Amino acid sequence: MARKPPTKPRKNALQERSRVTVDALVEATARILVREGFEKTSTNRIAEIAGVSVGSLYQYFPSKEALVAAVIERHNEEIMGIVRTTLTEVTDMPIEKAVRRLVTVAIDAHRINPELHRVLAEQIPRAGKLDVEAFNREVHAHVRAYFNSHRKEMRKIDLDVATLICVSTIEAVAHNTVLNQAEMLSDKMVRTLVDETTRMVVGFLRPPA
Amino acid sequence: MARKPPTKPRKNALQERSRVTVDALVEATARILVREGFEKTSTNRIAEIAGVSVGSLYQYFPSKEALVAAVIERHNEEIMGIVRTTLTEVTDMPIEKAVRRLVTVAIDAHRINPELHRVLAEQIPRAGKLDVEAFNREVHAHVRAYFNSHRKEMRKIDLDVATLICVSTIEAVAHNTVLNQAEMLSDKMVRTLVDETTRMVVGFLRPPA
DNA sequence: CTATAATGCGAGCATTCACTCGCTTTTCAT
DNA sequence: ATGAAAAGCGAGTGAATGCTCGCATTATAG
Repeated sequence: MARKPPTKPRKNALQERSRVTVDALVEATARILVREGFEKTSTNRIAEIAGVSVGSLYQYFPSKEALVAAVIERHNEEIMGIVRTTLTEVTDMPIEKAVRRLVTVAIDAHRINPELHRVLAEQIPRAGKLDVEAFNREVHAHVRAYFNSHRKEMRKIDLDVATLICVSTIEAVAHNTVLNQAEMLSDKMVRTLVDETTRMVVGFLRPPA
Repeated sequence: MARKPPTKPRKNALQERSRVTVDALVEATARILVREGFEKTSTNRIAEIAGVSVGSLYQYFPSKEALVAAVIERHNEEIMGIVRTTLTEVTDMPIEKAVRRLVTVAIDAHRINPELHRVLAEQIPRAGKLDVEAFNREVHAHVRAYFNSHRKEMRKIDLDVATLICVSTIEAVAHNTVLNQAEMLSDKMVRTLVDETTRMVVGFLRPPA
């Protein structure tokens, strides 16, 4: 049953209860990151909260960073799932509807777990940099493709510049709305923000009247 | 000569060479943050690079955070200086010119010390949070005031929403341009970005043609 | 039932790091 | 010149933390 030397199972080998252990560890890491901050997130504490020993932790994760990376990946997948779905739904919609939908989704995505998102946003530059860059590239590629296939509705403009500006804008508005304005977010306020952001982006892309 | 009990001079008392020491410490902190990252920034290392002993460090800075905060403050002051000046210059300009100027300045400000800016952007949420919030509030207040006094050039729109969206947008474009697109920044590219961003923001604020 | 592998354990090691304390050197008013 | 205060020094301390290693427990196969 062992196709490898007995020592060094380290990190793979998920058959049954180990799955549970791994999940508990990732979940515990996320919880501690949110509730106690990055500084307090020690491997011993993670193991404690996960109800697992440090030794077991190190059987599946070669380092503390690996754990944080796993949390990042999980969170990113969650968001990317939504974004991907939306971008597909939107393919055949006219610009106005598509942009409105994307702005809404961006805000929703940021609202999934704002605290975790904030902590990760702080820590990502250190760990998981690659994941996030891949994430960004995927979003840019999708949006660029959408713009390309809807060129006729748009004025003449460099697609890369348009993509950079639009993605930056939507991301920033969502980010600032959810993270800075805390919960001063009445539904009405959110609707206004969506309306206005959509108006700005669409007005930017459309040919001048 | 001592207006305080002999012990606990800690942090004030700058008469002559101590100024040099303090400056050297702040400068060293900034350099290490940029060149070796936050993790490697230990008080011992800071003292070493500053050419000063750890003991002296703790005479002027009660903690490591105090040093990082000093760096943040210095950097923020540098940027706020530029932004404040620009916002005054711009007071009587029409929207189009004012926005173009602000976009340009935002990018310039991000280019002052991009590496330091990046590291601080990562670490700021932990330390110096207050400084940065004050910074943001000041910018928002200035922009809002400008919008208010130029209402006639604008369509009817909630000033707070307009301010949030515009500031977020300009900041994000500047940030992504300088930090993500690295030095793929030809002057021409920058000019295009400034043009297009200006166009978007102005189109957003102006009454529909 | 027994042997073997997979999983789990947690005390402890090694290291790093913020910070202290007792002392020396420099400055300067008198 | 002198003495006291200001400035500077840096080995040392104590706590935190990432990670290892030898052993214990559980699951599975024959």
